[in-house]
Amino acid sequence: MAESKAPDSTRRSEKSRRAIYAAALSLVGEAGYAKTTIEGIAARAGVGKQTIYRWWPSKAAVLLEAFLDLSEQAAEAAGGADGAYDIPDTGDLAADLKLVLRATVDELNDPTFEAPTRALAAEGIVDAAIGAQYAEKLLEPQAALYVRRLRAAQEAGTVRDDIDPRTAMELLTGPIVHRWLLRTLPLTHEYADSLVDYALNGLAPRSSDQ
Amino acid sequence: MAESKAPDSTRRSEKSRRAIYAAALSLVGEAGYAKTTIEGIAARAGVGKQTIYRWWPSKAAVLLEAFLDLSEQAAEAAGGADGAYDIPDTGDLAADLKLVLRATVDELNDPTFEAPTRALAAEGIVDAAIGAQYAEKLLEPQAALYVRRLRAAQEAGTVRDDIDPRTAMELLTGPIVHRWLLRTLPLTHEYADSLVDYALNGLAPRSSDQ
DNA sequence: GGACAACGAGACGCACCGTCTCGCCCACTC
DNA sequence: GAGTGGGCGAGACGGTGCGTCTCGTTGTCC
Repeated sequence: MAESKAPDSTRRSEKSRRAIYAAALSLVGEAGYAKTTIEGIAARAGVGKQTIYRWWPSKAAVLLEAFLDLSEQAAEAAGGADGAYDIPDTGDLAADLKLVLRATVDELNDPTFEAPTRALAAEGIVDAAIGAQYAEKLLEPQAALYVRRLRAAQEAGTVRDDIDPRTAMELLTGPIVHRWLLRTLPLTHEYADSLVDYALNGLAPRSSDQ
Repeated sequence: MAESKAPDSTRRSEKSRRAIYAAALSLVGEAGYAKTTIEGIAARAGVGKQTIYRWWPSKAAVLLEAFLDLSEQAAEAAGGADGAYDIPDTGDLAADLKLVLRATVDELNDPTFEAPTRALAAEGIVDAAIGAQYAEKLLEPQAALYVRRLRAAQEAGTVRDDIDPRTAMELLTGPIVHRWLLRTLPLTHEYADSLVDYALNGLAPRSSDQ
């Protein structure tokens, strides 16, 4: 019962890998995910189909890696060595959150990222394996930043101690993702600002208001 | 330039339509959306392929209609004549919202609905036409119920007047949909309850707390 | 300089696509 | 109650991409 698998990754061609990433991203951008085929990626990359099938289990996996690679490069270019940004802490929690949520809105509205992000989200919804990787590699790092900033706010007394930071984060980002995915209403900076205000102050009237 | 289209809908076979709905739903449930083919649906429904292509533009459109039909039947069975439920108004907004959010959580966790709902959500993310119909036919009616209940709360003084009910609704449902789609953490009644508490009272401390 | 595994290229059988052509059947017309 | 027309079930058809499989070729390590 010998496994016929296990290609030797030390012999892997870096050049082909990069060509496949570039071909996958450009094809998805031009023709859409559904019309992008593995044959097409191989042809544009100047690569044999087997080279793709040897290293990736599915079209979605190729695009996921290509997109992760793109994100890394973008983060490095914009944010320094390893792209490990951080949510600023100016002491004004509302302002800090609005800043980062506005940036998220801008990113979701950026046409360069739109096609592959939508395709990956859709694939992740149906295919749990892809979804888990997507969440772990892309979402989790960002979530950690929110949790860190919210913990600091708790220590500073601007957020109640009995709040779970993880749930609080989802209160802020959930509605944005929701609106983006379902395209119900436009995704604007004003919307992001409202969410921060609503989440921090609550929907119910404050005694100090009256 | 005569259109070759426009089949006569008065001659349409009701029996075939219902058989196609049933076949589509059962196949998606058994084999998953990706492995479900139009050929397969036609075969199981005992129907010619052309009958499907005559009335629907895509596999997703078939499933969407089949699912809408299923939802209508379920709503009629459970909720009386036309399924036009309403969010209760006991005067206790938090309790009312928790009730309906818990029901939403249960529905999302129901395996019968899971496969087709995920498939349609995924298709809607990529295909704007499907997404728009999905939002209009399934999401919008539910959203209207929230908006109504929140307006009543504003008149009763339990929600601030300057709150946009639509955004407030998304503050509650967005995180739930987000967690369900991305499978990051389990979707429980406790989570739903927390969301209501966080959203109503806000993350920031209330002066009455100290 | 020989061995070996990944490589580019593409042939292969298969499944499904979307279109088409058949009779068959049933409702409507005269 | 015969004739007509359009939807119907069935399935043939060419096209396309799938995933697997050989081919030589290339480049690296011993």
